[in-house]
Amino acid sequence: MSRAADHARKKPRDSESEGTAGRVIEARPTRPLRFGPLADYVGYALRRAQIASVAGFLEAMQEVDLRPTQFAVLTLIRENPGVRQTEVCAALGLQKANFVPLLNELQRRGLALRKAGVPDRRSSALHLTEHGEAVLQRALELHTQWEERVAARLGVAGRERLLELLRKLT
Amino acid sequence: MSRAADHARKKPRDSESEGTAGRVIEARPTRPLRFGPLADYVGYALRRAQIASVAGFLEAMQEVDLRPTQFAVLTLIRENPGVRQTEVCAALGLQKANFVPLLNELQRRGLALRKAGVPDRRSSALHLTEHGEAVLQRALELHTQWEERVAARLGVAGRERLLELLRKLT
DNA sequence: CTCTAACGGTTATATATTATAACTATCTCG
DNA sequence: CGAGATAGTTATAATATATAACCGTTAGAG
Repeated sequence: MSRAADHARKKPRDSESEGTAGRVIEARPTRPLRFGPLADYVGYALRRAQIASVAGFLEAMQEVDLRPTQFAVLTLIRENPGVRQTEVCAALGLQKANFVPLLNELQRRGLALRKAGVPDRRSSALHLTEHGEAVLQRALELHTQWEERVAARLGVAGRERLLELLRKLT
Repeated sequence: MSRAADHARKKPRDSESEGTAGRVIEARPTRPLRFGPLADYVGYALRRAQIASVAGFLEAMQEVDLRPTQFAVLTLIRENPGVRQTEVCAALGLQKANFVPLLNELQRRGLALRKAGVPDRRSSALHLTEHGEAVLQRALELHTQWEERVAARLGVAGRERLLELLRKLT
């Protein structure tokens, strides 16, 4: 779907994607900038931490190729076999409309499936396939390893405290 | 631009946007679901906290109508008058291409402006307008009030500890 | 028992955010 | 001077999130 390749009008002269300014996730100013009060704002710190966290997650999960939301959905289905889509959406704060393509993808990959709702034929009961169970099992292992690296940085107590504080914000 | 109104084929029979499933930001399951290991994952807790944080930010900042990134950019410009766009981008982890419309908007609203770069005429030196200074001043007050509410929830020490832990993740 | 309102899931679409490539004008340095 | 790098811009893609309306089904009031 890469239309970018279509209009390659001249030669690739711009190698910035690897340069100083491109691909920057964490702050990497060319000269140190003053952050002023921003440096002490919880919201800002949260944002940066979350970006770093997602990046770490994706790296850790490369092998199983799961995005955070997919991972959460699979986990929730495993923990609650037969759940309805609406329930998963409500639990994770997803829009039911957006959940459809997400679940389609999981189904296409043979990880989860919709079973006919009984007795309510409107609803579908969600289950993991055997393959889904296996992949999620591996994903959980990888994720645990990652959490351990986090704990190594924060200390086990620090990690617990962080969880506690974050939950208070929600 | 609301094309949705164009294809109003029948009558609005669906009032779900206000119902149980719609507009859900935080988890609100119809029946309690088991979250399994998800409940103890830093990444997941971060995600939820960040969503709540942005929501709180937007609410607190209604009066000045600033999004988190706009607020950060204005703050950074105030603290470093004359900075170049690239520097702000690097500091905040923004893409220079995405920064253009963002800054255009701030300029359109008369909050910030690009001055000719001296001596490098490629670059633009960013400054706040007087109006920008005033608006940011008010924004900082509102933001401080919000941080105080956060501190009330977490305790002052808790808030400090949270900041410290979050920075370790970045 | 029937009719109506609500629900579960789907589709289509809108909007916001972030990412990538390539372009112009300008600057730097051998 | 000329080649390559840089600052900013444009155009576009990919992703994430939000809203409205639809269908088939269900439940509950009367």
